[in-house]
Amino acid sequence: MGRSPCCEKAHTNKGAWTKEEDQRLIAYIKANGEGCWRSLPKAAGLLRCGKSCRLRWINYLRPDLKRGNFTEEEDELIIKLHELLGNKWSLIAGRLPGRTDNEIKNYWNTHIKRKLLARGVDPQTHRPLNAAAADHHSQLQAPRRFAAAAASAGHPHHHPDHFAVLSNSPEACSHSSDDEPSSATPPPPPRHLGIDLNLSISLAPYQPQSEQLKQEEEDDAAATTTTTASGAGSNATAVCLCLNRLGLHGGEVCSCGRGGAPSMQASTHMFRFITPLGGGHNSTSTTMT
DNA sequence: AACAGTTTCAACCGCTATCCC
DNA sequence: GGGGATAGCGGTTGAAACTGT
Repeated sequence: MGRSPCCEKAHTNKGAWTKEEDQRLIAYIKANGEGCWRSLPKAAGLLRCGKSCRLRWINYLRPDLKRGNFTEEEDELIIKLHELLGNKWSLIAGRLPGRTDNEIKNYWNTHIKRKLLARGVDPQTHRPLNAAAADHHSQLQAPRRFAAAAASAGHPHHHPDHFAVLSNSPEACSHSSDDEPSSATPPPPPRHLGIDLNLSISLAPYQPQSEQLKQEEEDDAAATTTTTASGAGSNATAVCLCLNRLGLHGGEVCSCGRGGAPSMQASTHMFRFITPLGGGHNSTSTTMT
Protein backbone atom coordinates (compact mmCIF):
# COMPACT_ATOMS: atom_id res chain seq x y z
CA MET A 1 0.00 0.00 0.00
CA GLY A 2 1.96 3.00 1.23
CA ARG A 3 1.38 6.63 0.76
CA SER A 4 0.38 8.14 -2.46
CA PRO A 5 3.16 10.29 -3.86
CA CYS A 6 2.90 13.98 -3.16
CA CYS A 7 2.74 14.62 -6.87
CA GLU A 8 2.96 12.96 -10.24
CA LYS A 9 6.67 12.33 -10.28
CA ALA A 10 6.87 11.12 -13.83
CA HIS A 11 6.22 14.57 -15.23
CA THR A 12 8.04 16.79 -12.79
CA ASN A 13 11.41 18.46 -12.96
CA LYS A 14 13.88 18.00 -10.17
CA GLY A 15 17.07 19.69 -9.13
CA ALA A 16 18.03 23.31 -9.42
CA TRP A 17 15.42 25.81 -10.44
CA THR A 18 15.86 27.85 -13.60
CA LYS A 19 15.29 31.59 -13.78
CA GLU A 20 12.26 31.02 -15.89
CA GLU A 21 10.73 28.68 -13.34
CA ASP A 22 11.44 31.22 -10.64
CA GLN A 23 9.77 33.95 -12.63
CA ARG A 24 6.72 31.82 -13.25
CA LEU A 25 6.40 30.97 -9.61
CA ILE A 26 6.86 34.57 -8.48
CA ALA A 27 4.38 35.85 -11.02
CA TYR A 28 1.82 33.28 -10.06
CA ILE A 29 2.08 33.91 -6.34
CA LYS A 30 2.04 37.67 -6.84
CA ALA A 31 -1.16 37.31 -8.83
CA ASN A 32 -2.88 34.65 -6.78
CA GLY A 33 -1.15 34.51 -3.44
CA GLU A 34 0.09 31.43 -1.65
CA GLY A 35 -2.67 28.95 -1.92
CA CYS A 36 -2.91 25.26 -2.47
CA TRP A 37 0.61 24.13 -3.17
CA ARG A 38 -0.50 20.90 -4.70
CA SER A 39 -2.47 22.55 -7.44
CA LEU A 40 -0.12 25.51 -7.83
CA PRO A 41 2.40 23.94 -10.23
CA LYS A 42 -0.24 23.07 -12.75
CA ALA A 43 -1.93 26.44 -12.43
CA ALA A 44 1.38 28.24 -12.75
CA GLY A 45 2.52 26.13 -15.65
CA LEU A 46 5.39 24.58 -13.77
CA LEU A 47 6.60 21.03 -14.10
CA ARG A 48 7.35 20.85 -10.44
CA CYS A 49 6.02 19.14 -7.39
CA GLY A 50 3.95 21.40 -5.15
CA LYS A 51 6.26 20.67 -2.31
CA SER A 52 9.18 21.83 -4.37
CA CYS A 53 7.37 25.06 -5.26
CA ARG A 54 6.59 25.75 -1.64
CA LEU A 55 10.18 25.17 -0.62
CA ARG A 56 11.54 27.33 -3.42
CA TRP A 57 9.21 30.16 -2.49
CA ILE A 58 9.75 29.99 1.23
CA ASN A 59 13.49 29.49 1.17
CA TYR A 60 14.53 31.57 -1.77
CA LEU A 61 11.95 33.65 -3.60
CA ARG A 62 9.93 35.23 -0.83
CA PRO A 63 10.39 39.00 -1.03
CA ASP A 64 10.89 39.49 2.68
CA LEU A 65 13.95 37.29 2.89
CA LYS A 66 17.01 38.98 4.27
CA ARG A 67 19.80 37.04 2.60
CA GLY A 68 23.43 37.80 3.25
CA ASN A 69 25.62 36.89 6.17
CA PHE A 70 24.34 36.34 9.64
CA THR A 71 25.25 39.03 12.13
CA GLU A 72 26.90 38.36 15.45
CA GLU A 73 23.61 39.22 17.14
CA GLU A 74 21.79 36.68 15.01
CA ASP A 75 24.44 34.08 15.86
CA GLU A 76 23.93 34.58 19.55
CA LEU A 77 20.19 34.61 19.24
CA ILE A 78 20.22 31.35 17.33
CA ILE A 79 22.45 29.77 19.95
CA LYS A 80 20.18 30.89 22.74
CA LEU A 81 17.04 29.81 20.98
CA HIS A 82 18.59 26.47 20.11
CA GLU A 83 19.45 25.94 23.73
CA LEU A 84 15.83 26.54 24.60
CA LEU A 85 14.15 24.79 21.71
CA GLY A 86 16.55 22.23 20.30
CA ASN A 87 16.41 21.54 16.59
CA LYS A 88 13.10 23.28 16.12
CA TRP A 89 14.35 25.25 13.18
CA SER A 90 11.03 26.65 12.15
CA LEU A 91 10.41 28.00 15.63
CA ILE A 92 13.87 29.51 15.71
CA ALA A 93 13.31 30.97 12.27
CA GLY A 94 10.12 32.52 13.56
CA ARG A 95 12.24 34.65 15.86
CA LEU A 96 14.57 35.78 13.10
CA PRO A 97 12.63 37.80 10.57
CA GLY A 98 13.88 37.35 7.04
CA ARG A 99 15.58 34.05 7.81
CA THR A 100 14.24 30.65 6.89
CA ASP A 101 14.36 27.44 8.84
CA ASN A 102 16.45 25.84 6.13
CA GLU A 103 18.92 28.69 6.17
CA ILE A 104 19.26 28.60 9.92
CA LYS A 105 19.60 24.83 9.93
CA ASN A 106 22.36 25.01 7.35
CA TYR A 107 24.05 27.84 9.17
CA TRP A 108 23.88 25.93 12.40
CA ASN A 109 25.44 22.84 10.89
CA THR A 110 28.17 24.68 9.04
CA HIS A 111 29.09 27.55 11.31
CA ILE A 112 27.60 27.61 14.75
CA LYS A 113 28.36 24.02 15.61
CA ARG A 114 32.00 24.70 15.01
CA LYS A 115 31.85 27.98 16.85
CA LEU A 116 30.46 26.26 19.91
CA LEU A 117 32.94 23.44 19.71
CA ALA A 118 35.72 26.02 19.57
CA ARG A 119 34.29 27.52 22.75
CA GLY A 120 34.34 24.08 24.31
CA VAL A 121 30.57 23.84 24.31
CA ASP A 122 28.63 20.84 23.11
CA PRO A 123 26.38 22.07 20.30
CA GLN A 124 23.59 19.67 21.18
CA THR A 125 23.51 20.08 24.91
CA HIS A 126 25.03 23.56 25.24
CA ARG A 127 27.06 22.25 28.08
CA PRO A 128 30.81 22.30 28.44
CA LEU A 129 32.24 19.43 26.44
CA ASN A 130 33.86 17.66 29.38
CA ALA A 131 30.73 17.96 31.46
CA ALA A 132 28.73 16.65 28.56
CA ALA A 133 30.90 13.60 28.42
CA ALA A 134 30.49 13.09 32.13
CA ASP A 135 26.75 12.69 32.19
CA HIS A 136 25.89 11.52 28.79
CA HIS A 137 22.49 10.24 29.65
CA SER A 138 20.90 13.32 31.04
CA GLN A 139 22.35 15.70 28.51
CA LEU A 140 20.56 14.00 25.67
CA GLN A 141 17.23 15.16 26.84
CA ALA A 142 17.80 18.44 28.54
CA PRO A 143 17.70 20.94 25.70
CA ARG A 144 14.86 19.23 23.96
CA ARG A 145 12.46 19.27 26.81
CA PHE A 146 11.11 22.68 26.03
CA ALA A 147 10.35 21.82 22.50
CA ALA A 148 9.07 18.42 23.38
CA ALA A 149 6.73 19.90 25.88
CA ALA A 150 5.48 22.36 23.36
CA ALA A 151 5.08 19.75 20.69
CA SER A 152 3.48 17.12 22.82
CA ALA A 153 1.01 19.52 24.33
CA GLY A 154 -0.49 20.00 20.93
CA HIS A 155 -4.05 21.13 21.10
CA PRO A 156 -5.87 21.36 17.77
CA HIS A 157 -6.99 24.89 18.41
CA HIS A 158 -3.60 26.12 19.41
CA HIS A 159 -1.49 27.52 16.69
CA PRO A 160 1.68 25.43 16.70
CA ASP A 161 3.86 28.49 16.76
CA HIS A 162 2.11 30.00 19.72
CA PHE A 163 3.36 28.88 23.01
CA ALA A 164 4.44 30.72 26.01
CA VAL A 165 7.56 30.21 28.00
CA LEU A 166 6.45 29.84 31.53
CA SER A 167 8.23 29.75 34.77
CA ASN A 168 7.10 28.58 38.13
CA SER A 169 4.13 26.94 36.56
CA PRO A 170 3.88 23.57 38.26
CA GLU A 171 2.03 21.75 35.56
CA ALA A 172 4.07 23.25 32.82
CA CYS A 173 7.44 22.99 34.42
CA SER A 174 9.36 20.16 32.85
CA HIS A 175 12.66 21.43 33.98
CA SER A 176 13.28 19.20 36.93
CA SER A 177 16.18 17.45 35.34
CA ASP A 178 16.63 13.73 35.21
CA ASP A 179 20.07 13.97 36.66
CA GLU A 180 18.81 15.44 39.85
CA PRO A 181 16.45 13.55 42.09
CA SER A 182 13.18 15.31 42.59
CA SER A 183 12.57 16.50 46.07
CA ALA A 184 10.10 18.58 47.99
CA THR A 185 12.22 21.67 47.45
CA PRO A 186 13.11 22.09 43.82
CA PRO A 187 16.75 22.80 43.01
CA PRO A 188 17.72 26.32 42.08
CA PRO A 189 17.21 27.12 38.42
CA PRO A 190 20.21 26.41 36.23
CA ARG A 191 21.79 29.15 34.23
CA HIS A 192 23.41 28.72 30.88
CA LEU A 193 25.14 31.30 28.77
CA GLY A 194 23.57 34.02 30.79
CA ILE A 195 20.06 32.76 30.36
CA ASP A 196 17.94 32.11 33.35
CA LEU A 197 16.70 28.67 32.52
CA ASN A 198 14.03 28.62 35.11
CA LEU A 199 11.67 28.27 32.22
CA SER A 200 9.52 25.87 30.38
CA ILE A 201 7.24 26.12 27.43
CA SER A 202 3.59 25.50 27.19
CA LEU A 203 1.03 26.38 24.65
CA ALA A 204 -0.70 29.72 24.88
CA PRO A 205 -4.13 30.02 23.40
CA TYR A 206 -3.99 31.06 19.81
CA GLN A 207 -5.65 34.25 18.82
CA PRO A 208 -5.91 35.60 15.33
CA GLN A 209 -3.34 38.29 14.85
CA SER A 210 -5.70 41.23 14.87
CA GLU A 211 -7.37 39.95 17.95
CA GLN A 212 -4.07 39.27 19.57
CA LEU A 213 -2.77 42.72 18.77
CA LYS A 214 -5.90 44.23 20.16
CA GLN A 215 -5.56 42.18 23.27
CA GLU A 216 -1.96 43.14 23.59
CA GLU A 217 -2.73 46.78 23.15
CA GLU A 218 -5.19 46.48 25.95
CA ASP A 219 -2.71 44.63 28.05
CA ASP A 220 0.11 46.87 27.10
CA ALA A 221 -0.12 49.25 29.99
CA ALA A 222 3.41 48.32 30.82
CA ALA A 223 5.63 48.82 27.84
CA THR A 224 7.54 45.57 27.94
CA THR A 225 5.49 43.30 30.06
CA THR A 226 2.04 41.89 29.70
CA THR A 227 -0.03 39.38 31.51
CA THR A 228 -1.60 36.53 29.68
CA ALA A 229 -4.62 34.36 30.14
CA SER A 230 -2.49 31.27 29.85
CA GLY A 231 -2.08 28.59 32.43
CA ALA A 232 0.54 30.57 34.25
CA GLY A 233 -2.14 32.14 36.30
CA SER A 234 -2.87 35.74 36.93
CA ASN A 235 0.25 36.73 38.75
CA ALA A 236 2.72 36.06 36.01
CA THR A 237 4.47 38.65 33.94
CA ALA A 238 5.06 37.96 30.29
CA VAL A 239 8.13 39.31 28.65
CA CYS A 240 8.46 39.48 24.91
CA LEU A 241 11.27 37.43 23.43
CA CYS A 242 11.71 39.27 20.19
CA LEU A 243 14.98 40.68 19.02
CA ASN A 244 14.95 44.08 20.63
CA ARG A 245 13.73 42.71 23.91
CA LEU A 246 16.67 40.37 23.87
CA GLY A 247 18.88 43.37 23.86
CA LEU A 248 19.73 43.01 20.22
CA HIS A 249 19.61 45.61 17.53
CA GLY A 250 16.86 46.01 15.08
CA GLY A 251 13.97 47.01 17.24
CA GLU A 252 11.92 47.52 14.12
CA VAL A 253 11.35 43.81 13.84
CA CYS A 254 9.27 43.78 16.97
CA SER A 255 5.58 44.16 16.43
CA CYS A 256 4.51 42.25 19.43
CA GLY A 257 3.51 45.23 21.45
CA ARG A 258 1.64 47.16 18.81
CA GLY A 259 1.17 47.43 15.14
CA GLY A 260 4.30 49.47 14.65
CA ALA A 261 6.37 47.18 12.49
CA PRO A 262 4.85 46.68 9.09
CA SER A 263 3.75 43.16 8.35
CA MET A 264 6.31 41.42 10.45
CA GLN A 265 5.22 38.03 11.63
CA ALA A 266 6.79 38.47 15.02
CA SER A 267 3.51 38.68 16.79
CA THR A 268 2.27 35.52 15.21
CA HIS A 269 5.29 33.66 16.47
CA MET A 270 5.25 35.05 19.93
CA PHE A 271 7.17 33.59 22.77
CA ARG A 272 6.78 35.04 26.15
CA PHE A 273 9.04 34.53 29.07
CA ILE A 274 6.85 34.66 32.07
CA THR A 275 8.26 35.45 35.42
CA PRO A 276 6.38 35.66 38.66
CA LEU A 277 5.46 39.10 39.79
CA GLY A 278 7.43 40.39 42.63
CA GLY A 279 10.35 38.07 42.60
CA GLY A 280 11.02 38.19 38.93
CA HIS A 281 12.51 41.61 38.27
CA ASN A 282 11.94 40.65 34.64
CA SER A 283 15.05 38.66 35.20
CA THR A 284 14.55 36.65 32.07
CA SER A 285 14.87 39.49 29.68
CA THR A 286 17.62 41.17 31.57
CA THR A 287 19.74 38.06 31.82
CA MET A 288 19.33 37.22 28.20
CA THR A 289 21.78 39.84 27.03
C1' DA B 1 47.16 24.87 -14.10
C1' DA B 2 45.35 20.70 -12.32
C1' DC B 3 43.75 17.96 -9.01
C1' DA B 4 41.93 16.53 -4.41
C1' DG B 5 39.78 17.59 -0.32
C1' DT B 6 36.56 20.50 2.11
C1' DT B 7 32.71 23.54 2.72
C1' DT B 8 28.36 25.47 1.62
C1' DC B 9 23.62 25.48 0.74
C1' DA B 10 19.60 24.50 -2.34
C1' DA B 11 16.76 20.86 -2.88
C1' DC B 12 14.89 16.39 -1.89
C1' DC B 13 12.89 12.73 1.07
C1' DG B 14 10.23 10.73 4.52
C1' DC B 15 7.68 11.53 8.35
C1' DT B 16 4.14 13.77 11.37
C1' DA B 17 0.46 17.04 12.14
C1' DT B 18 -3.54 19.00 10.67
C1' DC B 19 -7.48 19.63 7.80
C1' DC B 20 -11.57 18.16 5.64
C1' DC B 21 -15.01 15.12 3.99
C1' DG C 1 -14.47 8.76 14.56
C1' DG C 2 -11.97 7.18 10.44
C1' DG C 3 -9.35 7.88 6.60
C1' DG C 4 -7.47 10.30 2.76
C1' DA C 5 -5.37 14.70 1.31
C1' DT C 6 -2.45 18.34 2.19
C1' DA C 7 0.93 21.25 4.59
C1' DG C 8 4.88 21.68 7.16
C1' DC C 9 9.03 20.06 9.48
C1' DG C 10 13.67 18.17 10.21
C1' DG C 11 17.28 15.21 8.42
C1' DT C 12 19.99 14.17 4.56
C1' DT C 13 22.04 14.49 0.03
C1' DG C 14 24.71 16.06 -3.71
C1' DA C 15 26.31 19.58 -6.87
C1' DA C 16 28.75 23.80 -6.97
C1' DA C 17 32.06 26.73 -5.02
C1' DC C 18 36.06 27.28 -2.51
C1' DT C 19 40.72 26.19 -0.66
C1' DG C 20 45.05 23.93 -0.31
C1' DT C 21 48.80 21.46 -2.42
